[in-house]
Amino acid sequence: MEIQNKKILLVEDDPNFGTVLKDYLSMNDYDVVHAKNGMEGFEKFKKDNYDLCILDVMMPYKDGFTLAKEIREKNTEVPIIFLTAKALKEDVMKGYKVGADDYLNKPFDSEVLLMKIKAIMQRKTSDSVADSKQFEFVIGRFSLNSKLRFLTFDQEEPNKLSPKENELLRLLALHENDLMPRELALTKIWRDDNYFTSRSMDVYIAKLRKYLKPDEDVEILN
Amino acid sequence: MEIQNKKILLVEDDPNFGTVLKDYLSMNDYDVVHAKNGMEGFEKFKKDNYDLCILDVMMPYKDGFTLAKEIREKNTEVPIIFLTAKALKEDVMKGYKVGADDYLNKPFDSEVLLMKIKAIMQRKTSDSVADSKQFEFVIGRFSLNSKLRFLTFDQEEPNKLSPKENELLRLLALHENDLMPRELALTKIWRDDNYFTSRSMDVYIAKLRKYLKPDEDVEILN
DNA sequence: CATATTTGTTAAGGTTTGGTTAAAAAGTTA
DNA sequence: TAACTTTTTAACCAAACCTTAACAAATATG
Repeated sequence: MEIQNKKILLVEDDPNFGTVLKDYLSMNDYDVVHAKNGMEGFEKFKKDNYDLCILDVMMPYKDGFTLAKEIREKNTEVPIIFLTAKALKEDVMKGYKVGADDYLNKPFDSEVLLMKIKAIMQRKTSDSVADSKQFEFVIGRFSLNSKLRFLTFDQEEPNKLSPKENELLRLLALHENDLMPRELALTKIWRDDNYFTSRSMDVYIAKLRKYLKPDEDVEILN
Repeated sequence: MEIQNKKILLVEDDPNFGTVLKDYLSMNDYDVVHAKNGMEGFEKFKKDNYDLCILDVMMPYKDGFTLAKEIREKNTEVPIIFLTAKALKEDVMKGYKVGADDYLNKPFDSEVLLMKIKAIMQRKTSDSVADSKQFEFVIGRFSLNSKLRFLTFDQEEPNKLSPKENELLRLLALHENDLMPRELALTKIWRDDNYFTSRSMDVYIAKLRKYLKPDEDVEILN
């Protein structure tokens, strides 16, 4: 069973450190968006819904506190973690006043950060009713709810898809009227690309075609 | 309007430090109960409801982590802050695994502690305000009072649920007509996701289904 | 055109997962 | 401590799922 990855907004002006941190978090199954400064950070924040913000405090133009304040005006719920080199008491206080959830001094241990993130995420039920946009698709006269794994034709009884069927159809729907390279689909869903997984995918394509047969305007082409 | 002071359980074996800290917190309008060791701490915890626990890590007989684990078994919600002289990475990790909300190294600034407490309390109250409305559920012809752990069918005698049964049914009711991913339920209620907790949950699902059988319009689907 | 390669389809396994029941273990209460 | 409740562990079974194999059809290649 698959769960949507948590989205993290990382705002860090140091390109090296930022990239490394982003990669590290990505490796641990978070979707990370990296902004290089406060302005960019706020723009990105407005454009999407995040489960967590990690903000560097000392940045040019717009520091982390100011950014946090702006974020809080938009959203009083999203957890915020500050990163900072200086450990001045006033700063820590300022951070908590702005509504920080945690405060880390650089250099810090990456595993510790990971634990903190986990702790915070768990706290927040974070069932922020993630955008149904990501889960609902319309495919011709069908509609797919890839969360419930329901495929509905017109107003009929929904078909319950198996996890693999669902994932594959979702991936295809995401690229509707577009080409989805075989290898890409394989590595995305099967996490491997060899003769057998490839055949297995063909089997699923066949299954999906069977499901979709009622509407002859919908086709999965090679 | 009168507001009840927040109750803090402070477990600290150093009598001097403990007393000073207790007085400081009391001065700031918290009701503080001071336990001198882990055993006493757990006894006091069971006898009352606290809004926050502050635990020293290094204590004779029973250290802060062990105590935290026991507390978590009783109560998965109450925030925990660890105090410790050593800042070993493994310890910090251990703390967060047990479900810590924060971690402070001695010596620390008392104002900073105060800010952290405020931040944590704020988080919790905003969460639990939403929660408090959600003790009563209607599930088909049943009604669940998850505070009293009563499950009532029509006007019959209520069934008293066990704590786990109650938590699980409440979580499911909260997501009525929606999907509750297995892993999420497990980490929420069992705080762990492995083979055995998973099987244990299945057992509870079975129990709940048995309770809910009288109304055939109510179902727990996989 | 003949043959190799890829793709489509179906059915037969083997594995994994989930439902259920019962018993053991742990925790509670009197 | 004994009686009782709650939770975990174990075992068994059934259903769902995924892979594999086998063969047919289509497409590519020499």
